[in-house]
Amino acid sequence: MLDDRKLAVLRAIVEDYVSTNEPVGSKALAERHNLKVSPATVRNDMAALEEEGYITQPHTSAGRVPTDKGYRLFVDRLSQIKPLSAAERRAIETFLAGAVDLDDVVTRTVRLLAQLTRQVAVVQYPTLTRSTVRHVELVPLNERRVMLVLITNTGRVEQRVIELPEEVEDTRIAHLRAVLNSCLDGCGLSSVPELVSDLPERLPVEDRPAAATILSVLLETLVERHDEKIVFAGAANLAGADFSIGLRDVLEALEEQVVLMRLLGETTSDIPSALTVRIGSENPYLRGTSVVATGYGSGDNQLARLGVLGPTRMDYPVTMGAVRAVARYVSQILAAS
Amino acid sequence: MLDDRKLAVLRAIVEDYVSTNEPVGSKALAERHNLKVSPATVRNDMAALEEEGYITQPHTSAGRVPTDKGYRLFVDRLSQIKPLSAAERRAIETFLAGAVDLDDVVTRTVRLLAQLTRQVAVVQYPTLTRSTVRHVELVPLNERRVMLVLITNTGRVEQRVIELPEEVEDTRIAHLRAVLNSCLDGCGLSSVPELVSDLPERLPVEDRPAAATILSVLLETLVERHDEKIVFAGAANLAGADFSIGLRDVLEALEEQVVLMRLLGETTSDIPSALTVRIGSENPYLRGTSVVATGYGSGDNQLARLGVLGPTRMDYPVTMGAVRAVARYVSQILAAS
DNA sequence: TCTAGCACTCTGTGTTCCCGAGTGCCAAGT
DNA sequence: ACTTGGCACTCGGGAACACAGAGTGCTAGA
Repeated sequence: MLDDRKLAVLRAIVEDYVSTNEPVGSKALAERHNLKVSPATVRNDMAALEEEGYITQPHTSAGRVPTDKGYRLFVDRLSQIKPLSAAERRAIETFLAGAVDLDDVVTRTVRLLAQLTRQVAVVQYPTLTRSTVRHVELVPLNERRVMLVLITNTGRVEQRVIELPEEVEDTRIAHLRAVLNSCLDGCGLSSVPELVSDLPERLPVEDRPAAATILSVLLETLVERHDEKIVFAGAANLAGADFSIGLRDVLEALEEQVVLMRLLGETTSDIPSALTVRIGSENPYLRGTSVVATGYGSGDNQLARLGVLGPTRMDYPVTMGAVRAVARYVSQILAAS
Repeated sequence: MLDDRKLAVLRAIVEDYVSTNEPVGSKALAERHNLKVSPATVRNDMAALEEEGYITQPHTSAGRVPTDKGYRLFVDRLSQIKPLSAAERRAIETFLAGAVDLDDVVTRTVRLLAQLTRQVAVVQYPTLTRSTVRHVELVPLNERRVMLVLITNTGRVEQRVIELPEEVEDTRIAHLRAVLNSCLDGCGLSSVPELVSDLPERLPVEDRPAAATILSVLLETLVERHDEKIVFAGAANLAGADFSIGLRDVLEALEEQVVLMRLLGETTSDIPSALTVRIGSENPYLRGTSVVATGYGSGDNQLARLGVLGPTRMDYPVTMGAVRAVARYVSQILAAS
């Protein structure tokens, strides 16, 4: 049904439409891409493509515009991910290398991605679950309060002020800290609940109430922050773009952690580092936009996801190239630190 | 030159224009506000106001619109800050009280303010300079690396991974930590450089290289992060509003920490908790927008600034009320924790 | 199966026209 | 001296209209 030439026509339509933002007609198409056939032939192919739902015309006697289905076919079969230039790679490398801590890595990453793609970039903070405990610190603030600080191997630091049920001497706190560290050091966060479950029993009975309080906060910290924090950058890039839905809706979605989370979504492939592309209506939470996302993290240790959000009419090959490259570099940086 | 009635006319123009977003004419004015005079009289007053530069007309034979100068007079002399309703106050209180740590306080504050004012809210993280040291922690990661964690009384936590010039035993690190804490605990951050200046001399000579490295990072942390971090929320509220400048410019400015910082600006008054209002062209960095800002923090301990940014045509009394109220509540919360 | 030609259908643009809101000014009234 | 009603004037914005241009679908011929 769709022979090679028809596919070539579809590809040409997508490319032209993306670059010009105007419905593309048969004549211009036959000229710009050297298809070796006449506009009339192209028209016939277009009619077939429209019949199949890959393209549509805004009104009778305007050019054709790709549908979501058309973009989908383009992404899946008609395009190749476009690698970044050497200059861009160098720029990424030096920019990310300058980061001083995890916050800084994430901030730089999201800005970089926004600038590179000229879209809105979205980065999820590395998930705690897959990280390991590097250190647990208990800092006595006064007789009844301690601050719990949890440091992970990704450089992430979580802190909570804990109100104790009774006064506890500093030396006992120190002891508890030592126990906690010997118990948890280097362990995956997901195994923490299990590891601490019988811990109170191994302590002197008088320490147990305080220990229980501290442990409950520790566990709470793990689940609460799990997957939660997401940042974005490049909202200014939305100013020019036109969405089928309102700009307001997009901006609102960006400020809703939950929606943002859903947009980045789960891996659709078995390979977590594969690129996920959701186009227009395929996207359940914000129709009219496209999302290109991927997991990042080194090898089997996938930490979180990042990606970009833009209008359906985006340059998919370039965007996919940028997302993939940034994910790789940030994975490297995190693995090294 | 400007008698009471002319001022009343100006006030009426501002109020009407803010609520309708349409140039206001003499007839509508005389009707809606019971000025007890005829449209013709109002017209005369308007001519005078225009002469003085308080209002202007977009084109001949359209209504009048306030100029920046007109808004300025309105804010300074013709309006009163509008307090929040009891329900709003309760909502603020419960919403802010739920915060678990400093990050959370700031995030909640900025969202709250955005929602309350239906503008873009901007909050600067509490400045380190005025805070005091609650605890310094040194966590050995391996023989050559330690993590420095600095905890302040505002609940802020700064961490850095430090590469040591030579291997240092854990016990020596522990000793250094003890020294640091006894030296710095409870001291203002601004006095830290002074306090640690002679510290290496009081250590065994073999510890000095490591100590010097650690101290230099500590000092760097203090200056680098000083005043730097600013967050915003409510960008979606920009979607409807029309600025004299491009929406894109505004969004870009919001993502530039430096510009944002300048926008929040310094206190213009001797009283740091006073409200600062910058209207349109008064605003050096982003003309066409207005900023309502104030310092927050308890009493003499001003920590940072917060405020909102919106179009020149905003409801100043309501906005000012919301900014002031939120600043007070967040100050309370921070003082309590 | 492709191509050329042709009639047809739209959109977008430019033009004209007109209505109405609003003004400025003047002369009369208080 | 200020206020008011009246009046002519200006200008923006919307409706009606025509028109050019781009693009299409269809049909007949290579």
